[in-house]
Amino acid sequence: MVEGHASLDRVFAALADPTRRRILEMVLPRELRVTEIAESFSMSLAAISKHLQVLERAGLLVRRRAGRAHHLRAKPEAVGAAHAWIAAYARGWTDGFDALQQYLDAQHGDQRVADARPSGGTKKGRAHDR
Amino acid sequence: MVEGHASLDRVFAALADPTRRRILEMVLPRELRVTEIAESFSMSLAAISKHLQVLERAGLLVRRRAGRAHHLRAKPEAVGAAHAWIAAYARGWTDGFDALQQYLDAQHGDQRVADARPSGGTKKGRAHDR
DNA sequence: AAGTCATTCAACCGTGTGGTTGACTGACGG
DNA sequence: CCGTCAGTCAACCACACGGTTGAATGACTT
Repeated sequence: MVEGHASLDRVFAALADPTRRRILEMVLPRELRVTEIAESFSMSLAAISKHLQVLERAGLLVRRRAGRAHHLRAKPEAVGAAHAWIAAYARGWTDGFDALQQYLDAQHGDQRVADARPSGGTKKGRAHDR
Repeated sequence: MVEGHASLDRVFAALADPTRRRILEMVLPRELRVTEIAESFSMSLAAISKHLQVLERAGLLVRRRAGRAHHLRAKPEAVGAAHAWIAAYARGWTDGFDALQQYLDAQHGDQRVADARPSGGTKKGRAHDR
């Protein structure tokens, strides 16, 4: 564990695509299969499949294979770190940027995100570079 | 006006790079010049310049030209939309995903993002796809 | 066993990204 | 004016991304 900000990178990158955000929104309330998801978009199944892989690698989705069907479920706790970063950053502006500093210090020393990510999940730590 | 979630795309994409996040963190407390920023990194000035452009296009930074020096200032309000999206998403999970739906409805009908971008710039609204 | 449904894989294409170097522009300092 | 300092621009490179199509895999149906 303590995986570094690579996870943060992957989550933000995953979130940077509107198709993927829509997928997440769809999948949040209830598990869906790949084709069910794909029906809402005007692109090939393969393209959706790739998006799902990106989301999965970012930890935002989990896949449950049931026979030939793949059921995708959101793992919203995975946004924890990203949410924490943004919150700390925004707070840094509201509160006079001490909050950010604290967040960063916490990140640096060991990890103790000032946010919520109840059910286990991606923690942080310190690696370097990309 | 009413430009769509492209801004959200750009903010998330900008945030997906550790170098850029570090730049934001540096620039939040106080205005810095390009070379001052670049000193903290082991890459060329030109590379930093590009990162700054990305951040600027995302609305996360503003540039104040003072003679030959460019002073960069953070515009943390620009994370508003991104923060709102994540918060709504996370709440959708905590609260039973009604919050997300409401957020999405609000976005859809017209726009009333809990964002702020006073000094004219990238607006929002509705376009489609990427 | 044959067929078909669900999904991924592989190859390919065009475009964007993150980085480099070297040339350019513009403002200061003599 | 001349040099130099601050920063961008342009060309280039390698690689990742978002999409396509067509073939491959695997699990149900008959």
